[in-house]
Amino acid sequence: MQVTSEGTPGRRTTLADVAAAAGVSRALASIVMRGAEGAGEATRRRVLEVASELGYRPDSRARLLRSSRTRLLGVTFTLSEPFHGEVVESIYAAAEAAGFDVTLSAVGPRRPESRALESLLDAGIEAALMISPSSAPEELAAYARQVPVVSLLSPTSAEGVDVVRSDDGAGVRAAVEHLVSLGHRNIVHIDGAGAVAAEERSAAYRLTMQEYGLSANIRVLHGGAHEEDGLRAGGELVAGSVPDAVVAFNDRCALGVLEAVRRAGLNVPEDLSVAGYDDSQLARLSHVQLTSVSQDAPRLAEAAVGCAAARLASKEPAGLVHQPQLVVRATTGPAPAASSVR
Amino acid sequence: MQVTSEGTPGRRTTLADVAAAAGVSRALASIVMRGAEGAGEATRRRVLEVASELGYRPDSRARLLRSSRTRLLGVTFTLSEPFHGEVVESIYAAAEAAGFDVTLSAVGPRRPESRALESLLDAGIEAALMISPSSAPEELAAYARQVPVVSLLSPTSAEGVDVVRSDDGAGVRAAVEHLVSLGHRNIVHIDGAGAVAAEERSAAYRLTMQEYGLSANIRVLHGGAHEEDGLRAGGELVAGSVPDAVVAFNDRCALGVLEAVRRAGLNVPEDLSVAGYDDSQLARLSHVQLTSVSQDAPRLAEAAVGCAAARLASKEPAGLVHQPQLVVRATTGPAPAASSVR
DNA sequence: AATTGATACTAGAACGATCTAGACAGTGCT
DNA sequence: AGCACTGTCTAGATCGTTCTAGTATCAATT
Repeated sequence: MQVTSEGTPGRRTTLADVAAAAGVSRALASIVMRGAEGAGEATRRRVLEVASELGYRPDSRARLLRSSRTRLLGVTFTLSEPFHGEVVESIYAAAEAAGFDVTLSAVGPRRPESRALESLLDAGIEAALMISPSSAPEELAAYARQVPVVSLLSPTSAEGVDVVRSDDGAGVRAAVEHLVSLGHRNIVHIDGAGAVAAEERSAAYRLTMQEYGLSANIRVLHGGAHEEDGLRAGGELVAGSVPDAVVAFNDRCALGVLEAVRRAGLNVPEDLSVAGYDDSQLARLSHVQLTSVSQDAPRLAEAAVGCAAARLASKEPAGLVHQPQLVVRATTGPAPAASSVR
Repeated sequence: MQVTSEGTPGRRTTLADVAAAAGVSRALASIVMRGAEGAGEATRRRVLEVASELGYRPDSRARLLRSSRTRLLGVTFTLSEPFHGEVVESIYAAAEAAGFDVTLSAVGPRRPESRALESLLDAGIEAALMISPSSAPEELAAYARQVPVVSLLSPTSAEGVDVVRSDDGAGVRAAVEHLVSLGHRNIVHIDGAGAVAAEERSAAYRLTMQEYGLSANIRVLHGGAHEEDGLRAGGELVAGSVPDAVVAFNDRCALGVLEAVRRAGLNVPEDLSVAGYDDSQLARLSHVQLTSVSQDAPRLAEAAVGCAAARLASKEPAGLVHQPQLVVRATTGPAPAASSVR
């Protein structure tokens, strides 16, 4: 199997090697490699051939060091959030299309967001995309003074920070309307308990209920962003008077609710409908089939990258709020007859 | 809106600035900043003070470019695998303790492992930690010729690649023994269906069953690494003669099995015990409480980092196979009386 | 007093790329 | 012939560090 020569073991082939082998100057080789104009067709081909022959790979460190435009985007995300993963994946695609490189930095219980961002700054990023940032607005604003910062998914009051997200109000509204159209009246909301965007979702729930003349049925339970929270809230729910339907803060919370409901011996959606938020992979699992509000990760990622690009070009970014879409699956169904009659 | 002073807007403070302000040479400032010896106590303090005053942050690109020892570890992982996330988190901690920086590169449906690794190489990593690598052995071997490569979690036949993992055989054995000790006899294994490490786990299942004189009860179902696979296999299971217990390939698969079992109206662990593998966060969720084999992510991460460090120091790495531990939770219990009698 | 040997410090060359300014040849125009 | 212009190409500076080789300074040893 023998892996060709590959030159001296330790040394990596540099642009100078390529230039020498092709009989041109380093500068010209550089022009060819980065596809700039100012090189003859014949030499261009020759240099490229020599480069691939020598297995040349540009050293991004050196490149970044010299050129002020690093074309490098930094992304912070939370490891334990499945939906963040989906967004990251989409960011890779969107960034590549826009000619950016991407470097990741994870946030976790042992690794605060501040450290994650600092390591990105050290790496020389041109702009930062922060997925559901948890830092205080002043901190975010401080970062934004160094590089353009885009907050993905969650709104923030931080000055100088762009926000790309979906219209959470519209998403919750769609979920409630869907349930109402199925004949549900007693629709409970399990909130995000202080999580980012939780307030907006609760407010939209209340407002939509009002609009449909269901003010009397408004009921908000203290929930949270994780399965545990949903389980707890769901437990409270089934212990009291069981409603027709539940709109949970997010998918993970909804899963907890589902579990609590099943434990109580109720069937979904026959006895109770449940809707989540995020349309994460969790929701799509064949044994879950959770009705959920889709945030359209690819579109959001594209918008975020576009926003960063616009800032770097000193333009005003546009199209930062997207309309989410309700994806109806198996956890919502017609209201039980008894209930719609009341 | 006014963007505070912070010196010249675009320019970032450099080591030369610090040196000038402190009245020393760049070289000396460099010595102080990286804590090398060869600087007087008084000057050291002065330089450090000036540095923090100017808000100096070393430019890692320039640093990496110059010094051959970049102290940078690259990690490839799969976004959609929760357990990978846990390992990544632990790697951050272990790397920091060992004086390494970490840069991540994600693998996903749209982003092959080869690209993930190449981007790491471009970033100038000194060694690569690949979590459950999916590349062909020849490819891995080719990477290993450029930098030390450690395969985490899954074994590989690739030449020159170190493997850090837990003893999967011992893990499965522990699970089976646990079930046997609870009185179970009809223990079914749902395998990984070609996933890495699947063979080893199946083999250990067969062997352990034999050792306990249960050869006649050996039964292996075609499974997989995801919830869907477990659901399908679980469906087959409950359609035929229901066993006492199930050892699933991993936690996600086990979750699918649980779902299938519940749909069939059976109770866990009263009617059927289920054990998973990975002890992922999924297993620990309060509504799941899955008995599972723990791979001890922190220890594995530490070993992997240690292994890479050893290779970089041209030493032989040690302690690469760890003993997993069974974590007993709520999904396994005593065998139903009827069954133990047969 | 001369040699050694630390210790504290510095000038200048790397690292591998990009960028600036300009050289050189060939063409077209007056 | 002289000039401006265009398209290729090159020498050398430059990015912000680290590293090498060496220079002072001063105390301790011979």
